[in-house]
Amino acid sequence: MARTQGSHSQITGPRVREAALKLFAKHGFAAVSMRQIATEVGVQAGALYNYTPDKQALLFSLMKGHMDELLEAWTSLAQTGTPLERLERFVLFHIRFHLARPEAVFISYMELRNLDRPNFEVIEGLRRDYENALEDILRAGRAEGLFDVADSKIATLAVIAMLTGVTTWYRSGGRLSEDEVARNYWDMVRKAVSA
Amino acid sequence: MARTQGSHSQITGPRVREAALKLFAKHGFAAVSMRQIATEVGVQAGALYNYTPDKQALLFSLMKGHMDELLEAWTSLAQTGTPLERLERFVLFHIRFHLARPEAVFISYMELRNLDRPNFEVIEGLRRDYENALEDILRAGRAEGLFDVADSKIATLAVIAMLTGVTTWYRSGGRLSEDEVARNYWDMVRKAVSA
DNA sequence: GTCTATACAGGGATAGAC
DNA sequence: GTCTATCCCTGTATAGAC
Repeated sequence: MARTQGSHSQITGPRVREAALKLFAKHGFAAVSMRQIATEVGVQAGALYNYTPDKQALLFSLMKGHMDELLEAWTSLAQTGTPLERLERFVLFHIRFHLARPEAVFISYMELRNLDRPNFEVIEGLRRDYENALEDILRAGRAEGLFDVADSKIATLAVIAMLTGVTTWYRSGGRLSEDEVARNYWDMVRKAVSA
Repeated sequence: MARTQGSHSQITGPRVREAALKLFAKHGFAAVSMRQIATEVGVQAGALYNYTPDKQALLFSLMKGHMDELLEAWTSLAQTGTPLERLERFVLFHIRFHLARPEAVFISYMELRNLDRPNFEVIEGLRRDYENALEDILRAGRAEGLFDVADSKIATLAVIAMLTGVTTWYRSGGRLSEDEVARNYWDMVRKAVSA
């Protein structure tokens, strides 16, 4: 039997997610209509519902995918070495990972309030898992006398906020390369937590 | 002549702004309707247009008011002392000011993309003015050999991102007082930029 | 799997009575 | 200054033809 005419599920599905990612990042979840997403994909609005039960699920799927990818990328890295080495690895990883997908990062930080309660709690849990990865490093370094942080939880949040901020201004092709920027941040983080 | 019945412009005007501030911060500009704002104030939707030409102007007014207040509060502080003293003053000021008005802060960082072009440029200009205040301090300290920052612009953005992040997690009545938190951040900033 | 058509709710904003 | 009523548009989501 010939394929049904106009059947593109393997292509259209990912394209719906890409279009939603792009538009949500640019205009915000609440400001983007299903019609806009459909136009971007090149289908009619009704067709989107073959790929997502509703708009909320589409947002959640994007955020969940991003957090899963983040955690998996981090845990796949070797966790060996001194706390200082592990911290350096974290800083460079965080900047590289986040600069590589600015749209997903933006959505994951900005659209939390548009998740319904159960979805929010899932994402919050994953975010906390990631924060704990950094806090473990800081605590280990403090236990060894390498680091001097008055409060490891605050230091964790401060470092992550500082590093994530890079996504709001960095543009490739600018004054500094990604590596130079990452080195620069690493200098500041290292000094901030060192004994 | 008796006053027109139901005339409350001096009261309702501020209440419209307060309601909008609260609702925009909680749900996001795009997700909040004029009807919701009206309900919060206790008037009908049409009555709001006595106080703002449209929804966009209401958002801009809130953000502009916040940025003006921020810059005025900072410039009204004495700018004397060594760069180290001035930096400490900036850090403590920034945290105190931002923790005192979490809703305005949230809106001013999250709703930039919902400003139309001319309004966006005004707010961006004010934001840059504020960043420049910090960068001037860092440059002065570097010139005197007090600070060791590889790039004063990056250090500026890193410090502001780190400090502003406090508004995403701090809740009064928590484990640490506002002053303890501010001292904690100041320790990290001082070490991060010191020679 | 995608289309057209449409249901139904809610959006911003305005007009005119009071 | 606020109200009611309303215009007109756009939103999400679904139904049924192809």
